[in-house]
Amino acid sequence: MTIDMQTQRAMTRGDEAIRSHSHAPRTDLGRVEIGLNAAIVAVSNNEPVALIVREEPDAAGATDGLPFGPFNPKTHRTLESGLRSWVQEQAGLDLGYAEQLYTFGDRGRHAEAGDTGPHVVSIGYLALTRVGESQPGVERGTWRSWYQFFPWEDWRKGRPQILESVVLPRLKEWADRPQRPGAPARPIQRADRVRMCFGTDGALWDEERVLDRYELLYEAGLVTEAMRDRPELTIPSTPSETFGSGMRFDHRRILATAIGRVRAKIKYRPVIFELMPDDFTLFELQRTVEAILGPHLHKQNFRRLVESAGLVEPTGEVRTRTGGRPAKLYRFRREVLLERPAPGVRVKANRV
Amino acid sequence: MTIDMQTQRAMTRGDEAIRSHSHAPRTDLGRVEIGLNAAIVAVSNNEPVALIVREEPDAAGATDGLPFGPFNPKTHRTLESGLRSWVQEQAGLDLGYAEQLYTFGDRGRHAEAGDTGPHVVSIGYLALTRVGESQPGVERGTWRSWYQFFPWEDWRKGRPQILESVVLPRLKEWADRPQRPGAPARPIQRADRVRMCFGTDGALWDEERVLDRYELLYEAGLVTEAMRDRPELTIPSTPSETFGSGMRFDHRRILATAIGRVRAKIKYRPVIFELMPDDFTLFELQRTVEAILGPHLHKQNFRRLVESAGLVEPTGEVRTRTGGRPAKLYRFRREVLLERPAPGVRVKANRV
DNA sequence: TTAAATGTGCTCAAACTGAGCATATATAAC
DNA sequence: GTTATATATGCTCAGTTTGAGCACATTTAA
Repeated sequence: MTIDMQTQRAMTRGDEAIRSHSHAPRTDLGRVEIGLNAAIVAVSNNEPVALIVREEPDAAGATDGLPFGPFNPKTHRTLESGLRSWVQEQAGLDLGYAEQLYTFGDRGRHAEAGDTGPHVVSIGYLALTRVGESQPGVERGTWRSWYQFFPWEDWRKGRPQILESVVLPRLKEWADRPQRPGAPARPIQRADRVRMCFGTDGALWDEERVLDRYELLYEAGLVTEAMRDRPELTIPSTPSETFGSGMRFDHRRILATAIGRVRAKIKYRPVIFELMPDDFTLFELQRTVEAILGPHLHKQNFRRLVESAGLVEPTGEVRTRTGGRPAKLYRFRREVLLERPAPGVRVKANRV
Repeated sequence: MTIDMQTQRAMTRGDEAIRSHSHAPRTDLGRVEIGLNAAIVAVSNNEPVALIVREEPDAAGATDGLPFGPFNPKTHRTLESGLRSWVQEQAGLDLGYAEQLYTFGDRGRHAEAGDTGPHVVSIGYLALTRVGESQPGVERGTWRSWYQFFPWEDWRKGRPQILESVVLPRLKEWADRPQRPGAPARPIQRADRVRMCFGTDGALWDEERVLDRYELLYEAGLVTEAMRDRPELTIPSTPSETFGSGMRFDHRRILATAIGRVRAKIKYRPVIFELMPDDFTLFELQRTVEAILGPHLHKQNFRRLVESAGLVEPTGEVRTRTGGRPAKLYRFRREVLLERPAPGVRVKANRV
C-alpha cells in the first residue's frame, strides 16, 4: 500500500482517538516541548562539513551534536527566529540561508537516561553558509566532514569500499534473519529495501536517499544510536564506529535529512551559491557541487550546463594561481531568479 | 541574500537568545501545544477535492477547516498515528498514504478571538485517498474542490480569467503602493515577486508554487485570512470570496502547501496511483494528472510517457463505456518501485 | 625545454521531447 | 443503416538535450 519509502517507516495504524475534539482548553495533554535543531552545512577545502557542538556524553557516549535549543513562544517570534537565536548563542554564528527540514516526534527515537520530563518534538532545519564568514573567533563549534558520520555516502573516489566490505554484508545478514524468532524469514521485503537504498544488484544508487539509508541501518541495529535506543537489540559485532560516528539525540537523523535535502535542492534552486565565495572559477564551483553530490562530473559538460542555464556570469578577471592556464572568474547571476522558475545545477541524478 | 522564495518569508533576523542552553528542566518556557492537521486529497469526477470539516465560525466567519486535533504524547505513539486518530474520529476515514508537509509556528498567523491559551504549532500532513473508499456513511466531512479555495490555480481550461480580471490588478496596485505611508514606494521587489509567482510579463507559471502565491496574496491583504489576522490592514474592496473561500486557522495555508507538494511529487513518485482505482484507462489516468496539475497534456505523448516509464501494465481487459473505441484497462505496475529510484509521471514542468 | 595540470572550445551520436498525421472502434443522432 | 462524433492507439519527424570525447591553450614545476 505504502509507496513512498521515505514515509513508510511511520505508517503504523490502529491508534484510537482518546478524547473528542473541542476548542475548550485541553488539560490532560502530556507536556510537549519543541526542540529546534540546525544542520549547518558549508564546504571547506572541497570537503562538505557540518557545524558540530560538543557536550557531555549521552547514554551511548556520544558527545557530538547539532546546535539546538527549545522553542520558547514567549520570546521567539517564529520557529526560525528561535533557531537563529540558539545558533547565535551556541556557535556564535549568524545564520544566512535556512529552511525547515522535518519534524521528528517519535518517542524512543532518542532515549535519554531516565526519559522523564516533557516529550520533545524536534524540528530540524538546514542552513547553508560559508566557513569563516562569521567574525573570526566567534564560532564555538567545530566543522566536521559530514562523511565522518556517513562514510558510505562519499562517492567522490568511486563506490566507497566500506559498502562491500562491511555495510552490505551486515545488511544482507539482517535481511536474511527471521524477523521474529521462530517466525518465517521474510527476506524478500528487507532485501528489496536494501537493494533500492544501496543500489545493489543492478539497482542504481540515488544520492538523495541519505535518510532512507540511515533509517535502514538504524532499523537493522547497525548504527550506534539504534543500540542506544533499543539495547536489547545489540548484537556483538563490528565496532559501531565502522558505521560512522554517532550523535546525540536524533541529530544524526536530522543531518541525514539535511544532506538529502541539499543534494536534491541544488538541482532546482541556486542554493549552491550560498556555499561559494562571491567570485569563483567554474572548476571551484564544480568541486563544490561534487563535494555535495558525491560522484564526479564531466568538466566540459558541467561548464556548458551552468553557463547555458544563465547561473553565472564572468567578472572579467582571471585567477592565475590555478596550476595551469588561468581560469576566468565568475559570479552568481542573481537575475536568473527572475528568469526561470526553478534554476539550479541540473546535473543528472541517477534516475533512469 | 535570501534565495529560496519559499522560505523568504520567515527569514527575519536579530532575535536575541534569552537564556543559556542547559539540560536541566526548563520551566520558564511558554506552553506549547502541537496541532496535527490533515489535508486529505482525492480526485472525484476529474475534480481534485479535499476533505473539509465544518465547525463554528471563526473570527472571520469561516466554518471550513481541515480535520485536526492536538498531539497528545501520552496517547499518540507518533505524530502520524496521532493524526490518523483525529482523522478517524472526525471524518471516519482510515488514512492510507500520508506524509508530513511542514510545521507552521508563527504567532499571529491564525489569530483567534482573545488569543489566550497555549501557543499552537501546526504540523501539516498530506494524505492521498480515493473517494468512497471508506465504509459508506462513515465519512463525516465533505469533499470540496480545492479550486474553490484557490480559483487561480485551475488552468484546466487555460489561463483562468480571474487572474486578469481581479487578482493581477489588485496585486499590481499593492506592488505600486508605498510600503509605509510616506516611505518611498519600492515597487521593484514586490512587482518581481508577483511576476515570478503569477507568471506575468513573460515569466512562466510554475504550477508547484501554490504556497508562494497564497503567501503573496496574504501579504497583500487580499485573502480573507489576512484581514482576519491584521484587521488594521483591511481596505474596502472586492468581496473577499473573489480570492477563494477562506478557512479557519491557517488551514488554507496548509492546503496550499499540500497542493504544491502533490503537484511536485507525482513527477518523481508514483503517488498518483493512490488516487486511482485498481483498474483504469490511460485517459482516466491522464485526466487525474490534469486535475492535479492544471494544464492539459498531449494525449499520445502522455501514454508514451507512462508506458515507457513502466508505470503501468495492461490488465488484458477493455472498457467499452468510453464513448469511443474501447480502451484497454491498465493497473499500476508496482515492480517499478524496485526498478527505478524515482519513478513518476515526469511531465514537463514549466521549467525552462 | 619538457612534463604535468588545469582551462576552454568544439563535435557528434544517442536519447529524449513536442507536435501532429493517420487510423481504429465505439456510441448517438438522423 | 448511415453518418457524425468521440475516444483509442500507432507512428513519424524534426528540434533539443545529453553523454562522451578530441583538440588545443596557458600556466607552473621539474
